[in-house]
Amino acid sequence: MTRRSYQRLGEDARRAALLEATLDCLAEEGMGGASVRRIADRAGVSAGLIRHYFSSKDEMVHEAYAYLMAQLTGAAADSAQAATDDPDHALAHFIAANVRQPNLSARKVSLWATFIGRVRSGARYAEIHRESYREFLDLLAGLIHPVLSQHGQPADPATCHGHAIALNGLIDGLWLEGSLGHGLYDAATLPQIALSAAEGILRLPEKTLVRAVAL
Amino acid sequence: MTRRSYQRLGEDARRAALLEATLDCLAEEGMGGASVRRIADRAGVSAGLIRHYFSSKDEMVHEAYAYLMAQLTGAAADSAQAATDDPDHALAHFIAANVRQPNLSARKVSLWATFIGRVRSGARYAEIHRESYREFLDLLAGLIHPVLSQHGQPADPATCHGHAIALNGLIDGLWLEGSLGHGLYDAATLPQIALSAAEGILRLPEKTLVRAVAL
DNA sequence: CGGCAAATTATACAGTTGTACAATAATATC
DNA sequence: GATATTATTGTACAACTGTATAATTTGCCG
Repeated sequence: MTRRSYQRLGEDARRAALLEATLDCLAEEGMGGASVRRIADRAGVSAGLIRHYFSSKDEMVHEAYAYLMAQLTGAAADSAQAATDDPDHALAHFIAANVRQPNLSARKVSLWATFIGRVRSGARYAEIHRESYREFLDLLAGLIHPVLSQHGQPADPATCHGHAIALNGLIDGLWLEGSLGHGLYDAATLPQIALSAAEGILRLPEKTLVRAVAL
Repeated sequence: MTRRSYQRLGEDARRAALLEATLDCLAEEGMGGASVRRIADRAGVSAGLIRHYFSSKDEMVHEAYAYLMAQLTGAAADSAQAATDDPDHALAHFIAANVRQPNLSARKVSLWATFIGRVRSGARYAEIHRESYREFLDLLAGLIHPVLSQHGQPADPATCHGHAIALNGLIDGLWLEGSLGHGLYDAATLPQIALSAAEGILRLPEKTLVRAVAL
């Protein structure tokens, strides 16, 4: 019997394709439905190949989690770094990027939630979560500090840390709401809501952050 | 061969026990590991019984989702209703209840996330989500309105709605952070962070909400 | 063009999955 | 205390699970 023809891919390309396929399946079918065979189908590849690139299905899913989180924080960090001229600009763009495309995405929030659901009892999931969370929080605190200083507010580490937690909470929550797309409000106003709320949390003068993002 | 002895339970009690067992398994093993047999084991019952109470495993899981969300919003609503004397008190207690035990719980946030991950592609999950979200938002907006009026702030429906979204985002995010227990800050300060941030979002005088919750 | 390393396929396997159904034990009713 | 009702058990089954491994095809180097 003859086998189906195939194309050899470089290791990096094939691994990335498998991770993408894993995320696709997880987003659509959840942990319960994302089997090796379905993932392989999605990647246009036979099921056996997975074990050639990953030592187990679990390992592949774990790597897909890290892969997703790197995408998410990376996109927001890039937005902030593109506006180094003014601390207000940088912080505002960072916040806005989290509640805008491409981060604002039903697919991404589904994936994120699916993984978060495993953090409590899956040690590897917990590690990945902890690291990506830490990175995000540090990034945020680093952006907050110069903003507070610039506006003559107390900017000691403890204050910055507390504000970072509050802002992170706000960002996560609004990102969730917007991504799930309840259709209860216009998605275009989400960055404004986020920035306005952030001004309140940080006790900044009205419109400080809202004005900082040119649309 | 002799069978193992058992005790008959009233329909309501057994259904509740099965739903609790379902949530237990989902919290520990996620959608991928919560099989009918494991759920039945957890409930101290044989696997076949499940189909006597639910037309399918999926239906049971869906009901478990609705069951969980009713618990969550119910607890917060009770806290608000216990303080009808003053609008500030009611709102503050509602907010605080969401970032305190029993709502602040690793188990509950794991379950919530696991379900949220299925909202996008599971129609029934989406329905349950939409309803519980709507209920929560309405509750929140109803609490915000008298607070704004009392402090002489604009309290038109659109403003209340926008603030409710922002507050809900803040609450969800902080609830998530606190429940996941990163250990990066003291859980006891979480209500203070939440209330302080809420004051900022609503532009209320400093300490208005913080003082409203007696500890 | 021939041969070689390895990327890829296909099959096999034991364990698990959700569901169906007949057998049985527990309770309520009389 | 006998009887009827039904909640509960145990088993059977086909489909699916992750993994192991042998068989093949591919692209590269000479």
